[in-house]
Amino acid sequence: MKLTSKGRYAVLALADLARFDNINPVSLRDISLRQGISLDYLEQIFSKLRKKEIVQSIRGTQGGYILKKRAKEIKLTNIFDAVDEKVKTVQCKKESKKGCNGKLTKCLTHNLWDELENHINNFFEEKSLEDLIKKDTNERRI
Amino acid sequence: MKLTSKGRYAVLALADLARFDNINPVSLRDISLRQGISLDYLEQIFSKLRKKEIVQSIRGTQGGYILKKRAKEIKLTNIFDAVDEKVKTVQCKKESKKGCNGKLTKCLTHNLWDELENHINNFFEEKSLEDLIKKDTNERRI
DNA sequence: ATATACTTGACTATTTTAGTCAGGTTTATA
DNA sequence: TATAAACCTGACTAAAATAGTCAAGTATAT
Repeated sequence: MKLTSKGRYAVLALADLARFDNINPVSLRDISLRQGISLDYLEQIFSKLRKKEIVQSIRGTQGGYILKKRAKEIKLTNIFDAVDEKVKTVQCKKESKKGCNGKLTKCLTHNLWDELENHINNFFEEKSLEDLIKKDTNERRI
Repeated sequence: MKLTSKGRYAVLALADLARFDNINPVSLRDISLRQGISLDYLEQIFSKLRKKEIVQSIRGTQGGYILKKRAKEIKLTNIFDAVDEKVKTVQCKKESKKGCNGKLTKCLTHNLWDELENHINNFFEEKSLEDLIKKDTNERRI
């Protein structure tokens, strides 16, 4: 069970973006340099974030990206959703025949996976981008 | 972010095992048939479970497996640990150079992933095999 | 004009997953 | 003691997912 780096990068890049957001648009080039993420990969990720209206692009020289909503309103769940990072524990939903239909034991673990999925999703729904930045500020080193 | 089927199968198979455990050893063949998991794959999984002393094998005709501890004492975390299903969110721990060392923004998400990891692990540490079976009994259909 | 920066889609090497396969060993029971 | 049921182990592999790269643009501030 692991997070893919696409999801991790998305959160990381947005956190970076959120810190500079008030001043100017942030270029992907800068994020790429600061966070060590390939520019091409960032473009893929931001394309998705833009489609889901999490960020807004500003073209041309001195262009870049800004947040489209306030950091407080961007939950981690929105970010993961945008880049197709899904929390997926059960498989039996799609396979209708081999699934847990009628089988007691399978249904029993099915409940467990659902519960786990909710548990994780709750975590993501509670946390906003702002929470991340706040936390960081508290811990900032000089 | 997803669970691998090795982890899912391990839990499923143990739940199956736990229900028949009091009477006789349960053969992998039976579990394989009941749960639709390949026998060869089950053997791989049970080999690991045995090494971690979660189950005990009984050889020979009419042999099979029994739980080595009480269902109450087997937590999901033990099971996942046995089959190498790890909850892994952060990557920066092993890469010492590209990691979050000195970088504020990385450290900030690092905290997040740690928090998430704990959140999930807590869930696994709370649930025991017994919880699963109990739940099932409550929902048993006639 | 032109450099900077976004935009898109196709492509690919690597890794992980989810098993299979082959060839054992052990032991209850007839 | 023969034998079949059941465990045991390690090597192998096809398929899928991941983590990007590459190429060829378009838009716009200066």
